[in-house]
Amino acid sequence: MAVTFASILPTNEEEAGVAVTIKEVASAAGVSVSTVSRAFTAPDQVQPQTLQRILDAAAKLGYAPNPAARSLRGGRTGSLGLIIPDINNPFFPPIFKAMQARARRQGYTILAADTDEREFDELETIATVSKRVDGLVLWASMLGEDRLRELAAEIPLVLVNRHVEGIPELRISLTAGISQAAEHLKAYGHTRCVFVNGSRPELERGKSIRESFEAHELSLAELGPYEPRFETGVHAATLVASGDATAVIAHNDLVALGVLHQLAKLDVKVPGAVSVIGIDDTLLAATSTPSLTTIRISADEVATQAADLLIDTIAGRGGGRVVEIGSRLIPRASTGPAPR
Amino acid sequence: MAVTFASILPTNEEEAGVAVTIKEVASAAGVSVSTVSRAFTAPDQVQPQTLQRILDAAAKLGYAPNPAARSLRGGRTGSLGLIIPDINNPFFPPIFKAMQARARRQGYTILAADTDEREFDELETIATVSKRVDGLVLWASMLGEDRLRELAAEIPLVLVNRHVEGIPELRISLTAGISQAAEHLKAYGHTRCVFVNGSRPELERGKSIRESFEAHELSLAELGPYEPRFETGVHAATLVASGDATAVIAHNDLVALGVLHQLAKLDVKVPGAVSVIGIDDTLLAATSTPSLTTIRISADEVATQAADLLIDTIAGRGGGRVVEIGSRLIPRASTGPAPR
DNA sequence: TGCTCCTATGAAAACGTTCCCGAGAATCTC
DNA sequence: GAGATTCTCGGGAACGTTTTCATAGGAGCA
Repeated sequence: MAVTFASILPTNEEEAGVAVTIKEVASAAGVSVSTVSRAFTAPDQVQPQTLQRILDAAAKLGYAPNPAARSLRGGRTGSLGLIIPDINNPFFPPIFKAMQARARRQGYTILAADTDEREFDELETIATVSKRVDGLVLWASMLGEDRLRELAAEIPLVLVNRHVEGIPELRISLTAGISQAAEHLKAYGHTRCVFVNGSRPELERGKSIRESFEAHELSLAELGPYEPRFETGVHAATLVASGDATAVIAHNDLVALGVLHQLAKLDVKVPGAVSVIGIDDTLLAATSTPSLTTIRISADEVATQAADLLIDTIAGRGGGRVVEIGSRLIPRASTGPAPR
Repeated sequence: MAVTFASILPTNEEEAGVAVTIKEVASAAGVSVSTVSRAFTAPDQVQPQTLQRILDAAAKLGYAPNPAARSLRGGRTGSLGLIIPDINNPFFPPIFKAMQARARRQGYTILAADTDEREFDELETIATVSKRVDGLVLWASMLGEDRLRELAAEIPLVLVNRHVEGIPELRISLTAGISQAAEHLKAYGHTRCVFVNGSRPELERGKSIRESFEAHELSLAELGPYEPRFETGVHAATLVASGDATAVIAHNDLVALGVLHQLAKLDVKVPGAVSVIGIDDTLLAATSTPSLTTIRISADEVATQAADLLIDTIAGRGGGRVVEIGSRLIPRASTGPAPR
């Protein structure tokens, strides 16, 4: 894992641009190519002093294994695929980043692509990416169960927010966070709430909210389903302002931000007149005015678990495992006491 | 480019998971492997009817070339590397996305990674990525000139916001946008402005602003340099509120958002008492309250040019070319008439 | 008609690894 | 101390392509 400068900047190379191969290292160290190969893939199978000689020679020449040759012969690419709906959704960059960090520690590179939530693009992307990686994390896939099952037979797969029997799965549970949100609103004396539904495959979000608010004896009107966009929030806010609800919970932070924006424009005080809650705890939530109370899903945890689950699956461990990730409320300035 | 379902879901394959090779296609079509290879890489060199037979056979078997073998033999990987400072900066996701779209049309995949603006991480990342791609886009690289030059000798390189003689470069020019911003403020009657400097390698941003504001006879106080973060804006806003400036231009949208946030908290009206301008036109700018006047750099244009320039460089065209990208002001609700 | 020159195809080498197999040396076992 | 086992290493096949080279026809030209 140690990366020397030499690996990108050969020192003793007469001509730059000419990659140094295992063969040259072998002759420099006075051993066979097999032994050099072993020195990198199974160092404990080669005698310490031989190993050292090889490593020295490799460092001196600036040798780094050719990934193409390695994966051609070994079948392993050293990459993990991450297929997400939309990298522009601020929820995903931290996940990409955290997964990249996690994967790197295990010697993997991340190959990311997004699908714009179009099934055809997802198929095309999977076709391209799956040839170049050892396994795939599919986020909120649009594909049918059968297709996912067939894909899982071809390549190690981890599904996020999607359930198919027998395929390893990462489930993001909002129940804890939503329950805390309901308690939070209840404690502030709210009774009439609105849910701005963002649709998407993940209907679960809505279901969870309905159940939890009912359990806390909060009345819940529902708007939508709409696209989960800023403009959706703008539109919904207008409706909210003309109604009698005192609290809004939105499908995600972006929608909540639209609500905030429009309420400000309509001169409806937040949280004086209406309290607003988002979901995801993206950058947007912390930086809005007022800052947004939201439900946090830990990107680090999600990404780490997804990476680990996939790596386990690749290694043949953890077949069909389901890992659940929790959530919690992050109270900020967009929620407060209900007006009397 | 056409992607059949078969390419990810073999129809006639007796056992899933077993990749179909060129050899099987060859025998199915009754030709040699050479001809099959040609059918995919140089279709015009094979007789139409033979071509059709091969394509049919390939489609039927669900054949797709093995990228590892292809790049081992041919030296081409079919991937482009994109190395950026921080994917969490909302400026970058649209660029990643647009570049991905552009690259895909030319048969390339994007391999992205970020460096957290640490030179060591950048080196490590480059070492890993450069072996897997045909060329590299380096965004605001931290590396020294010599190192970049040596790297450019090894692999096709495109630099963004960084100049090294002889290396193809994409230069994002803010002069147009900044000049428009100065005009805009001038027209609103502002005279005393503050620049919140975000430092970074890109000192040019500050220089450009100083020159332009001076040319428009706007006095410009400078705060910082700080880290380009939300909290920086918060801090700066406090200073601004206690001074006599009526307009703020921030290093980027995130910093501007911090300014907006803190001014609201201090009950300083925006744009009533102070006008605020950001840079980058990220998602943040359009969705803030009030929406943020900012300087737009077209992600589409940047990404497209970067991809094209790199692809040209890989093909041996366009050595040392410098492409310049413009910018322009997007007036929104955070700027208005100066208070009297 | 005989020659040259394309055009379409096949055979085979090469790309840089990994990994199986076997050989020899060293260590162990009784 | 002899056979068995382990350890260390080298030889060479294999991974799936691309690409060079050779070859056989067929077209073009005189």
